[in-house]
Amino acid sequence: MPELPEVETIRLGLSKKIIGLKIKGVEVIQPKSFLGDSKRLQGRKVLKVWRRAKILGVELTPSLRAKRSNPNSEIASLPSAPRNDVVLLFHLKMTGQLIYDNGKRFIGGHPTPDMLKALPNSHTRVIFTFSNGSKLYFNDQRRFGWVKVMQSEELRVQNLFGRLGPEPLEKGFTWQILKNNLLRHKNMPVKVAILDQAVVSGIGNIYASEACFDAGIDPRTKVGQMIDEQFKALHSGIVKSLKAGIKYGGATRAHFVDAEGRKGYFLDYAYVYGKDKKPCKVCGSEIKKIQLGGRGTFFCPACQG
DNA sequence: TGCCCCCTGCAG
DNA sequence: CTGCAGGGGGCA
Repeated sequence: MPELPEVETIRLGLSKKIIGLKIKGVEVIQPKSFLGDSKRLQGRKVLKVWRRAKILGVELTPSLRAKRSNPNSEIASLPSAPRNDVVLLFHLKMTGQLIYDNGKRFIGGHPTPDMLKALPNSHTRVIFTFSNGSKLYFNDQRRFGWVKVMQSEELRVQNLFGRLGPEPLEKGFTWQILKNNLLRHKNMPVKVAILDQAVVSGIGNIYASEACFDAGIDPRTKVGQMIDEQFKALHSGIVKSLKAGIKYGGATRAHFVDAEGRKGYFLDYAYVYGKDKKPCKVCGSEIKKIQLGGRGTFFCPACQG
């Protein structure tokens, strides 16, 4: 599902629900979806839910007892042995879902067909149970996504985030940085280039088309041919589209639901994605769909010249 | 820098 | 049946 706004939508929802809860058990239904040792999560409390690019992190309390597997090791004998901290990571890839269920999912809302779907279902890969009896379901039809248990030290060593470009909604993301990073791909169509997570992190196929539309740039434009005005417009288009995505609760094409199982409505707002053959909301011309870098790309030939 | 692949399921 | 789907790693 999930591009930055969808993952952020889940993060916002999950933060409200699971912070302070203690993990009682983890049921791994699909071992391929789970990396690391699920037993290490037992008894830990949720401290924080964060996001980097399209990765969601759940920070957990350190274990009180130090590792005892090797009591004679140098580390174990140190007075301040590294705390056995653990972080739970999620990547939802194309069809992942993270749905929290405390038995009250439908209260106060209008249940959608998705919400009414019983959990667990045939796409449920992992189930987390908290000590208050509530559950968190990781569903993933295509099984591209993963759940991973890591220590922050492993995280550092593996440099999982080392190749990621700037967070587009944070202060350090300027049009000049966008330009510099994009210029590593002078020959690439700009829409394909902004999908490179090293250029800017969090953009996916929906928001790439939308950002180009907002900037008035033809998605086929080679990065090397762009002028500063266009880099500025694209920067603004990226920020604007992503913020709109969060505002509308994410984009639901087929699978995306938030932490409570609700769809997102960004695609009602969207100008071009999925609007193939429909009139442009701005000028009335017909929206076109083409393939770029192997992926569907939508644009208005009149507005994006 | 462009393919193929990981998978499942739905629309045409 | 074929093609396509919010991602991205690995390979020539």
